[in-house]
Amino acid sequence: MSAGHTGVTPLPAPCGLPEHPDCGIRDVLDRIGDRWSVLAIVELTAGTRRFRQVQRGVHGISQRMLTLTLRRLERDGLVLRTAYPTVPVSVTYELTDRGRSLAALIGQLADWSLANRDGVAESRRRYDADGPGSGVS
Amino acid sequence: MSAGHTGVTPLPAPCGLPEHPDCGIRDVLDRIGDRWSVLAIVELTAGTRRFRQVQRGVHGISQRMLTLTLRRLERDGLVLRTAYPTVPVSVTYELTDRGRSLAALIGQLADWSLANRDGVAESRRRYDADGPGSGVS
DNA sequence: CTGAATCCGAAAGGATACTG
DNA sequence: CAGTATCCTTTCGGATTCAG
Repeated sequence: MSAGHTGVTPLPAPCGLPEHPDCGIRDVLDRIGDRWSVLAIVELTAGTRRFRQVQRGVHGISQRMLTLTLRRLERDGLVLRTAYPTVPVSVTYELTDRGRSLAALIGQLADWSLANRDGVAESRRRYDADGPGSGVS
Repeated sequence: MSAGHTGVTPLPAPCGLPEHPDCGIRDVLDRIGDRWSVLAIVELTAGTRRFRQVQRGVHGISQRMLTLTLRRLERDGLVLRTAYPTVPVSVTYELTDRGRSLAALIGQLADWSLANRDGVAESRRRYDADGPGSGVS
């Protein structure tokens, strides 16, 4: 290293354009970001499901949030919604090809989560115990 | 399919335990979920940076949010914080091994975002134009 | 420079009730 | 069943101010 006493690497921007918003990661993030989208996608990874099925599968989600979440996913072309004009209405949801490609990545996140959950929990315990004031100083 | 007229697959839970919260995906999500964590990680992927450097790199983030974000990442063992008792205090942040492993996945999300941003934009345009009422019915 | 603390508006999200 | 609409609480997050 040669950037001073702290050894800070002088790299510019991580994406190319310094003035650019942020590569466009925000687009995914806004979809991954909310509490429910990812869970809904995971649920639909299993296959086509009806509204109530998704709700039971995700759980914790309210009717309202499920509706909003599915609407957004549909709008982004990640989920396909199909309504059947049966007597009690029936609607099914399924991932589109685009949705499945994203679901694959989400699956990796889930795997990472499982693989690191213990380590993260341990880190948190230590942090909360020793406190933030245990660094170099 | 053999689950009725709608062709819904009868798979149970996507993760194993139906009563379980959700596999533990929530742990990652809570870290991926907020607007800033991911951006901060991306910024640190470039290397060790000081507080202000990260702030300039992420941009849009307020001092307050950067502090909170970095604190949480540190608590989870994703980021290592080092303080140097120089005259004007100097603090550096860098990804830990765990942080880098997550950063790799985030990089994939960024790639996906770039590859699909046009398609998503197009889907949104069509959805907003035709309206949600263009499904089977 | 790096942060902590306070204030406050905006937005997310839950609960509930009602509809086709 | 599959929503929609309303209310209301919680959280997020920006701006500002103060401190080591």
